[in-house]
Amino acid sequence: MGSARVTSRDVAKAAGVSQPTVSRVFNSSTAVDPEKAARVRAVARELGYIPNLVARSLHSGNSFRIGIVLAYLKNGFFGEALQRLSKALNGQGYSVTVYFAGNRTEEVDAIVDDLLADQVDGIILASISMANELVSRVRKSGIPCVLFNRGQCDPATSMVTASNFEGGRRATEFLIKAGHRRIAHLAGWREALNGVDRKRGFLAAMEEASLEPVACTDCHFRRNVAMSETRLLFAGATPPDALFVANDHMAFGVLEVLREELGLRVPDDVSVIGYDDAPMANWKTFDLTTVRQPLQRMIEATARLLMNEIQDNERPPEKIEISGELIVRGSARLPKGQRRSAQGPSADIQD
Amino acid sequence: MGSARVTSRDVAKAAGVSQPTVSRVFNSSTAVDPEKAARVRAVARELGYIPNLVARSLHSGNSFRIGIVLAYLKNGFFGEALQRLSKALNGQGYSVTVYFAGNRTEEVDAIVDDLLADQVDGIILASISMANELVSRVRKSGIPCVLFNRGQCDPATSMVTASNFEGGRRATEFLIKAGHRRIAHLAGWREALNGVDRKRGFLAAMEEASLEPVACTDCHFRRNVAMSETRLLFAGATPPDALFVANDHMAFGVLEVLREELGLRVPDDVSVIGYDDAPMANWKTFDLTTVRQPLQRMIEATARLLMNEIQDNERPPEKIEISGELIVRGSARLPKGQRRSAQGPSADIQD
DNA sequence: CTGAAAGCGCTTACAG
DNA sequence: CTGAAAGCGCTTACAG
Repeated sequence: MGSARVTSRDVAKAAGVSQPTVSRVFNSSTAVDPEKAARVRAVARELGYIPNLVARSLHSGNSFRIGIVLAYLKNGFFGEALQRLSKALNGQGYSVTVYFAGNRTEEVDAIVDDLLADQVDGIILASISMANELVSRVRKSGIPCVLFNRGQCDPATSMVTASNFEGGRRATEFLIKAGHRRIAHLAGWREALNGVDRKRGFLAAMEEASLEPVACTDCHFRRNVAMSETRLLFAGATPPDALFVANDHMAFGVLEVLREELGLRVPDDVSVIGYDDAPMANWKTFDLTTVRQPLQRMIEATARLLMNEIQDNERPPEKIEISGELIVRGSARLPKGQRRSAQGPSADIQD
Repeated sequence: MGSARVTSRDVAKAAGVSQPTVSRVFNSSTAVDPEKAARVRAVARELGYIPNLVARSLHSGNSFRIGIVLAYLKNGFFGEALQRLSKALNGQGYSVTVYFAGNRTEEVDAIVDDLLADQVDGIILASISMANELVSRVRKSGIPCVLFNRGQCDPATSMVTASNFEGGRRATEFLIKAGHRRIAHLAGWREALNGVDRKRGFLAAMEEASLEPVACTDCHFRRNVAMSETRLLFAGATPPDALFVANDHMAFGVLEVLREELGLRVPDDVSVIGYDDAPMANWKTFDLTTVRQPLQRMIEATARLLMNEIQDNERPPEKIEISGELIVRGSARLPKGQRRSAQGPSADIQD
């Protein structure tokens, strides 16, 4: 119950050795007489001794804690990312503390203070709104940091993203090859490199094919905005016959408007392509053609980069782009000869 | 860059006071000469001093850290819960460390060790599979603990749940009042009190109305299982005309099978009611009648209970049930005279 | 109101 | 291989 935690001193006394010897047994820093070591371990187990990481931190200056800063977890993609990041980092001996950043300046300040006070050894910034200010404040702190799934112009910070430009281009080329000529893009947000790059890929593919976009509008990655925009597009004189949507979350809303409100058939009347391959994308209800974000590889790269920076604080920042395939499902018309991707669950994200 | 962190000693030197005085300024434990305090604050700001929480922890025995143990975050409900719990606890001066528990025994052991090593001041167990063993190990540790959204027979642990029995009963009564007689329940899991209580509510309502359930099968809260079960039910000789499904996540899959595979109309041919009021429940695509889990109130109760236990370790455990209303949408037939709930987003969970 | 002192539980040179 | 000693950065009685 409320009994005080067992310390290395307690174990030492019970095992008849000195306290530093107990410490050594749990550190493998220096060799310890095997027999004594065994005795210490036995006593420790019996007493329920677990080394106090707080004390260890104070001495070493390493807290073995990583801070992950998130904007929100409504989007299942980030939840899944958090879980996997957490597992990857736990595997390296780190625990993960979460911080939720709104987009107000005071909040950003408070979070940086918290990260510093908590003595985290490293920081992962995952898709936050006010990344720019937060990133620069974090950089000033000197704590190793990696941007996950969130580009940034600042060349002094490491980051891991999908190949958003390539993905945007490939999705658009697919629509063009299928014979679409009246293509619109419902884009992300000009402050988020993710969305910007997808849009650039879209525009590049259109230009190569000498096509003029029917529209190309920022929807802030918000479902409701994308839905309104869809209504507007189809109320106009020259509605599109294909939509490339900057993420799946918005694409689900777009499909809803097309089918339920406008009575259009997908893909007969309109083709739709999303981005992410979110868990729901392969639900029959949506059956969404989309560009997969290779989450697991992004996670691994992020953890690796961060560990590298923690080990060598002078390490130059690195940018890693991970390309993801186009997953062909039923929401977009197929180019001649093209077949749908192999069936099965969205392998990377869902089980 | 790699420069050592500023300590209270540095501030003391620069401000011409003793180190304990600096400490006092940041603790308000003892009064400090206002003029000196101001000088200390100024110097601290200038040097970028932030008190080292690790050192404070070591002394006080409080880490000001809460551990939240989760099973997975694919389900947006838990992501949202995590974010809100985190905010609530941050507001009380605690940071939140996350631990993901699989259901293997070694994992459970490892997590308890991590929680102890990290010196968390309190633990929230949120919907884990192996709750039983984890709970008992956590209890033995003596660290204050609250079960969130996860019942447990163990009467020695505090917990916060929705009124699952009431909710299950109310949903079922609604179906009966609408004239349904051939009602089936796709249940959760007999190891999870949440699901068990919803099922008990279902059975109670059926018995009161002297109705025999068409079926009442555990689906483990898994979408795929619920979908298979639905196919089986409707392949049988006497298919149901109404389904009460133990959570929304499964209900979405059930709707998909009914409409896309079986070509049935909802609610004309079959009524469906879910549980949770997940963010997607109010999407036109689903338009799901469901029992709302009052997330925000559950969060607040959880944080409050945990804070109470931390302040008074001898406090007897408390069980809090929070009732949630039935949100009437389009997926279930209406009883005569009944109207749909006011429109608008699922206010509690989504923005 | 304030400084010198002790201590939180570890780790790590330092002698032996 | 191992014990006595110092120290990580704080907080908190203890004198003054």
